[in-house]
Amino acid sequence: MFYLTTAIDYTNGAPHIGHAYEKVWADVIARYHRLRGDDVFFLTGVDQHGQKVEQTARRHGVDPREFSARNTARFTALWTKLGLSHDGWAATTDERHRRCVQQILTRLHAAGQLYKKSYRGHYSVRQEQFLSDKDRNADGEFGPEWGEVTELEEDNWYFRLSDHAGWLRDYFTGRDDAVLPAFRKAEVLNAIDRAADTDLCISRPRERLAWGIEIPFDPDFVTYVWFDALINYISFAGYLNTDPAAGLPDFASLWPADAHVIGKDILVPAHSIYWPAMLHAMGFEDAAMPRLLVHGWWNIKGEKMSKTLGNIIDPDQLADTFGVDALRYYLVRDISPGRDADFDLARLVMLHNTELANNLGNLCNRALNMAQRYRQGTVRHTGHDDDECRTLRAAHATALAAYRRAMDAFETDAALAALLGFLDAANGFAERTRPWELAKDPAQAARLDAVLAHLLESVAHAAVLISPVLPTAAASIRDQLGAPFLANLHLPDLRWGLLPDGHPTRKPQPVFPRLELPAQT
RNA sequence: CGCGGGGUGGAGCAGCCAGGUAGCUCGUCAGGCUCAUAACCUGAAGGUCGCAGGUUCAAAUCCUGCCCCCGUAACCA
Repeated sequence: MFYLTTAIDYTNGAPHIGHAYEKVWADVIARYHRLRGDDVFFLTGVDQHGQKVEQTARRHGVDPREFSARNTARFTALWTKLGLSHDGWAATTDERHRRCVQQILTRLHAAGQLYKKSYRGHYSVRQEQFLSDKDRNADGEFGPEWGEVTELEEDNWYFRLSDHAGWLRDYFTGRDDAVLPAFRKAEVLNAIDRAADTDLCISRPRERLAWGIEIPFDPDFVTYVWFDALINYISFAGYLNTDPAAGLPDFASLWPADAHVIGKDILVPAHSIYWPAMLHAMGFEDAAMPRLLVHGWWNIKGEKMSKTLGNIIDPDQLADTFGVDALRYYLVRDISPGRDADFDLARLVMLHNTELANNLGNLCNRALNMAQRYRQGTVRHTGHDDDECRTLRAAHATALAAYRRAMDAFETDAALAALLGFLDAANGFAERTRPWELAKDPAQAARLDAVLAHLLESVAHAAVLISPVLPTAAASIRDQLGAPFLANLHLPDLRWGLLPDGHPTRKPQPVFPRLELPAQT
């Protein structure tokens, strides 16, 4: 079973382009693995608890439950619009999740992994948080943004993170693919050394934070973020679940996750220190540790996207303006896995027009049009073969292998480049074989049939290979090819000859109408 | 000397981990074609791969030093 998760998004605001990128990328990976023929469980969701949601809700004069439900709806609406194909939905207010979290806390408490201690420090009443030295301004004072700052002493529950530091180092040193891409691992190893002597605070007193899951053995406290949000990866995979009616998957067949898709900002310390240490404390073996698949950020003109700069990109609006296909394609095409990239509308439009409209769309259009014009849309296998045809088939075999290799390595951009290379070969094939000339000479009838069959066959393969990225466009191409059965194929079925002799194709209609960049946005 | 990432033809990027004729897309220039969404195909110009050393038969790729840019510094989820 291929188990894929994303970070769960915090519901104190609206989704931005970074949220959309992570989910679309994960969706492409999930769809690719289904295409491979794997059993896939794709989990995504929302993190609804916590102080920020509680505070923001209060500011808006609504209940936190109501507030986070409202924001959750913005995420689910966007995911529906973008065509996400998740199998599970992780919402931290879910009762099944609460049960799992509390069982885990109870077990760890019994195992001596949790302890209570008191902490004394500077506390901002306005922000409802403790401050540390790095919150001090240049003068060494706490600035006015913190409001009144008092000395406060407070009890809390702690997780014995330091017990697991040695194991963490061994685990990450010993496993090559614990973090992908590989260049992200250096930071993790350095971070482990610094986390070694610090235990992790996992609670808040109820009077300070009520919007969370109650610590089962100490009801005056609520657990927050770490033993809440991170647990979603196993709670919604059925961990410790004994109720067959709960609607959760079978944990044993799912775990470990083949990939936790996360942003680089939450790699250290949350996902590479806290989370593996938590799993280790729960008794998970090294072989049962999830793999981390880390992505970079979309920057705006070289700058980080932020509310302060006012350069937030709204994916919902982009999808409406340019279409879901153009947006999905751009998000996984114009960024190198793990790296940052610059979000540029001109490039979104350019890539859609050149690679989708001119290359794929036009190949589809010209092939179907010639089939219609010269053969009433019928595919004919005459037995004719020649070097041009053999070369095209060889290009297909090469591209398919490169596509698989790249997709298996989560290199979506490279997989698309391989597909594009094949489309170039097919367009070049049409140019050299010149079916429009062959059609004028009855003696070339067999060759024309072969050329048209090869072009249509190329389009059929492209429709399958593009489907993880552009599910709706792929459906449209299948429809025009009159070949809905392509939707049921798996990669091993992708041999040359998908369209049988006598197969009827339909009239073409542009799948990717050209886009124009709005004059001023 | 906190940590991490980056600096490759006009623009945006890949290649670097596992050294071996510098690759892709766009743009520019010149041709060709006409089935097709003014799409498609061919060819050309354009790079001392941030700088300086070193290792090697061979370095964008490994090592050392330096310069510049970005992010982050961890109970702030």
